[in-house]
Amino acid sequence: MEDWEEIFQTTDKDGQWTDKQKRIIKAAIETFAEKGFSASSTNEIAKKAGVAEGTIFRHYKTKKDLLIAIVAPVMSKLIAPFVIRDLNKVLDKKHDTFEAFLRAMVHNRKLFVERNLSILKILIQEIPFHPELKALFEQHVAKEPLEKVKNIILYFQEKGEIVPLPPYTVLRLAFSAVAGYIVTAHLFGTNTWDDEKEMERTIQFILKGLKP
Amino acid sequence: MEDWEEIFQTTDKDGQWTDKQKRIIKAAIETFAEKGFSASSTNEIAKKAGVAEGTIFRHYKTKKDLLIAIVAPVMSKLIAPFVIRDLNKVLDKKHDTFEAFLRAMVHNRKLFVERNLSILKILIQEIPFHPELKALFEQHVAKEPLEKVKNIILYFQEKGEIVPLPPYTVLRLAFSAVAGYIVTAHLFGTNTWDDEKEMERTIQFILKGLKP
Amino acid sequence: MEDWEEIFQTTDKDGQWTDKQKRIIKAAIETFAEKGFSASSTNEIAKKAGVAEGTIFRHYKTKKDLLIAIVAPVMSKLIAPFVIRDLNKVLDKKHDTFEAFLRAMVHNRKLFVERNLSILKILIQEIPFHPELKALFEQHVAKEPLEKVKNIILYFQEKGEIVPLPPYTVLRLAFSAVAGYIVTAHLFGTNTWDDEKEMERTIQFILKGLKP
Amino acid sequence: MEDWEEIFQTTDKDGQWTDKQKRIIKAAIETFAEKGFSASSTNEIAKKAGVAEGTIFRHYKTKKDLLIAIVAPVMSKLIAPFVIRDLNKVLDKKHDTFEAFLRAMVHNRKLFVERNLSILKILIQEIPFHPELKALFEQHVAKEPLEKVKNIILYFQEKGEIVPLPPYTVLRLAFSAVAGYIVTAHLFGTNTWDDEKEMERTIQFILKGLKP
DNA sequence: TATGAATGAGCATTCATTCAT
DNA sequence: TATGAATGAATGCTCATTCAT
Repeated sequence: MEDWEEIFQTTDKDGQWTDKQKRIIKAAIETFAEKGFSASSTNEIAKKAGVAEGTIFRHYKTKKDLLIAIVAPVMSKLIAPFVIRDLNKVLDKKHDTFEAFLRAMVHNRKLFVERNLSILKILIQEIPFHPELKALFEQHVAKEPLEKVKNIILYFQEKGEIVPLPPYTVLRLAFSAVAGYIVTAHLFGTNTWDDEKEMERTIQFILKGLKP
Repeated sequence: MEDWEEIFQTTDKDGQWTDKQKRIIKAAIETFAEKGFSASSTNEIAKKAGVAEGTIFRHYKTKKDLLIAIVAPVMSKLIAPFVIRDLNKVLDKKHDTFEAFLRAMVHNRKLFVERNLSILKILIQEIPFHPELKALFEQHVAKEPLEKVKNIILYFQEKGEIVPLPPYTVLRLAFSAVAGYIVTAHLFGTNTWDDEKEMERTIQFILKGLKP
Repeated sequence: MEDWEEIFQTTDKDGQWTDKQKRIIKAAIETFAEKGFSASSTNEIAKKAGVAEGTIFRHYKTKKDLLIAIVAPVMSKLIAPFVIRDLNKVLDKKHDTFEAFLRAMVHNRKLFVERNLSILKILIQEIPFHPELKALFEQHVAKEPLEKVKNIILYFQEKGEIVPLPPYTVLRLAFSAVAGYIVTAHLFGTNTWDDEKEMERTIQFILKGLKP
Repeated sequence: MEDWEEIFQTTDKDGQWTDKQKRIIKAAIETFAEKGFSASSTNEIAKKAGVAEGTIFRHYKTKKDLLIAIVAPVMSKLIAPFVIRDLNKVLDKKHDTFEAFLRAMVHNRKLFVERNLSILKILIQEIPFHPELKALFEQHVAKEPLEKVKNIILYFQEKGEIVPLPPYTVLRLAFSAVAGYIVTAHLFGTNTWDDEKEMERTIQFILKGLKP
């Protein structure tokens, strides 16, 4: 089950989500993920949600607003582990190693991907075509968090745990390997895929590759 | 300049491409890349190509046929370096090192990506939504070439040059790093990006990470 | 005035026919009758009906659905006089003669044709090209009613009023004469056509031709 | 085999029909008969005929011209038996009875229908929608021949063989019965239809019905 | 004479959006 | 607030016809 399914199960009487709104969001996520934003019709979404077509436009002025309403919350959560608290946690526990940090990250982000698969699919698909989404992404993901990760990497480089390359290069190399692992897990991860081992191999690869 | 631009510049009198066909393909590539397949209208493509809308449908029975006509040739070339000749070249030159092989690959594939950027964008965007494209991909890319790469990796593992992990795992790790490098180069590669150095760092990262 | 004009004049608030629906049906009947189904454009029908083109497709999923919606009700009424009640009426009144029965039929069916002229034109024109219409016709017209007519003819044959030919042959001969009368009346019935006399002559012709 | 098939088999070198023309006519007849004029595309006809689309328009300026070229010759032959020669033949042989005349007519016209089925289908379908066809029909069929038939009927009425109704009424009654016979033969004439007997019954019905 | 590429108006149908109820 | 009928512009696609070759 994905995050949004859980969120929408909790019927909050006084909350901001009415039952119909939930069903619209649910239907839109499913449809956008399956056919892409452009190829999804509001008519189809309305039918799947069991509401009138007009109801969608009462809550979201345009079809694109609906897309943004779906994608924006995930954007914020994309960088959740890099908010100040977590950063400090890492930096404070001076005994933490880069390996421990990497393991935590991989585990955490993999869980996040699994729990937000549909919306992430939509996000990745639609970002190139909607400047609004790109702006949101840069604002939420690319600014602050990147700076924080840079500091973490610098911290471990000072500790001599990883190779003294430019921090963004280190980030790119590590991120590529992790992303490749997660994507592969989702594309071919049905059979003959030993997830535990593959994750371990990926971590070892990064550690070796970044050893000073 | 991209490959297809070069291809379409050669005005071949008796060739299979008429002038109008070329202009249609060119306009379609540009439009699909810019807005995505679904959001591109045949009307717009026709106008951009300077032909009547009916002319598009004389050459390509449906809009999807046009997409496939654009994407299919790139699919074949995706795996070009893995055809038998190249494979043998590598395996025959027994003195070749894994490093040499890796360098050749990175250079070759980066060139390919640069020279087919628009169509690759379209391909990646549209594959999830068109079973025909997925089928073409599996047929051209996923079957034979994968087997060949596996053999190359086994060859270098036997030579003791790289770590004895499962060949597909090695492939994944190396491919992720290279893909990450190419994507980053294209997303942020305008300023403050020293391409030569970043490529070198990526190769060193893979070599270190895969050292036995 | 034709039946459908009367039907659509009654503005039923809670009925199933909205004002726009009526106007669409009316416009479609006129257009189909005048130019044939294939040569009628939905654009023209929409304009004649004073609605947007999209409105037609809200009520009738396809152009063919519109045709069927027009033609189907007439199909049911085609065989109205042969439903069980009427059949029994004839058979019960043992004193009824074949002549009385024939007169009733001719009068009744001529009225029906006159009151459904446009739609019958459409029906006859389009039946050869639409399997759906043919199926409807066989289902509503060709099955039960034919059997009932057969029984009526058998009844009069047993009474010795008409020649003992196979019932379907008797039906064919009588039907041809009546149909020929009605068609002629409508094709040339403007001037020099004494309808009363021609009907009488047709009836006498059938009676004489079928005398035992 | 139908008349036009025979006509087009004779490859006349110096005749007015080239091979391509024949194939166009053949393809058009088949297509028009199957789908109706409006629903037939010149593209489909060209393909079926194995010629280029342009070739059709070299021979027939418009699609409608092609229709007329097909239908017109049949129109002339529709009234063949009523040309002066035949008329005189009947009137001269004073010993001829109305029955002999009727039999000759039924046989002759049935053969004609059988040998021109496709084109007659097209003619009947399209006459209501093309004033040109209606004009041709009135010119060829409705004028002279009708007058001649009237004279023949008057002749037999004077001989006292048939009832002294208005000649056109007599024609209508006889024609309806014959037409009904021919149509029924073609619609249901596959099984349980004894053609010889039904023809005889029809003739007897007419003779009895028209007896003075 | 025959071709078939090219046309652009026209086609049935779908679309996101509006608005009276 | 929610509806769903209505809209008309836009869609992918087909059409009869033209014309350079």
